[in-house]
Amino acid sequence: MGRSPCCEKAHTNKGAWTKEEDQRLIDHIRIHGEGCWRSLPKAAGLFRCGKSCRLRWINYLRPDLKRGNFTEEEDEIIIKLHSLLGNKWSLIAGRLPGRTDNEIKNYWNTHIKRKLISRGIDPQTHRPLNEKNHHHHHRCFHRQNHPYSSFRPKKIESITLEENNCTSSSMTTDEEQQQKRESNHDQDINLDLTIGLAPATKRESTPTSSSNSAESRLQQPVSSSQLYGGESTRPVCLCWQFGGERREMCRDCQNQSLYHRSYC
DNA sequence: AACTCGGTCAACCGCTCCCGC
DNA sequence: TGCGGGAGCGGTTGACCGAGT
Repeated sequence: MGRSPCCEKAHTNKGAWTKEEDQRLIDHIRIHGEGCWRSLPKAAGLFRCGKSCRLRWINYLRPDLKRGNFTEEEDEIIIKLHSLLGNKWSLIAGRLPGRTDNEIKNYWNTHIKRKLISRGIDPQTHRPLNEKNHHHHHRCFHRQNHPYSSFRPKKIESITLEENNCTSSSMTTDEEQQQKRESNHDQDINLDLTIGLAPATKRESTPTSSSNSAESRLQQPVSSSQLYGGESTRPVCLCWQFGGERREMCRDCQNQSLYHRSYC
């Protein structure tokens, strides 16, 4: 048994892309749009795996990509979001228009980790490095217990995460709150992360270049299955509000009265 | 000039999720 | 309801490059 391979490995190129391959891919997507990655290589005359084409397009060729160094503000946003979401690079990327998950992941591993360590903060837990008494419950969305990774409830209804006022049942003491404030020190970004109910929508059923833009991804409802591993029963929308730029709910959530149940 | 080493980042791999049949 | 295939995601790899010796 076993899965069929995603492509005919014997006849596919690997490694760095050539300019000609890039151009073929760009031309093809310009005409036909994104999607059908499996069949795209053949249609575009590329000897590449579909996955490779997709990655090349998303991480390098997409016209809406922002190249260049990360700003200080972007750094802080990434740190904040990572403290909430853990290594959910695609979700973090969704909050940074023009940046890709791969780019952010690399940037995290090469720059931000060191930056946090130099601040005396553990990049995984976002707690002070010298802290001896490690609780298994720390930040609301620390990797070990945030709902996007190992903690996968069968079903969620509606979630509100307010970083500045975390209502974690395990984050109860003044001491812990104080530690949390210290670990945030100069980060005064207002980061309210809200997960609410949204009407069921098909996940990127008709992918287009616009539907994959970072901004549209933010507006796009994220199903709970995407977040929790496929066992939940209702789609969930992520409304992210922070930095004073996006205080409004998305259209889907505005249509829902079910909202704001404290979580974490 | 040659070599080593560490940092960076594009690309690959393997797994999971979701949808359609 | 179960299965297979397509797509997406996160972790890892390895080529490349510049700084240091």
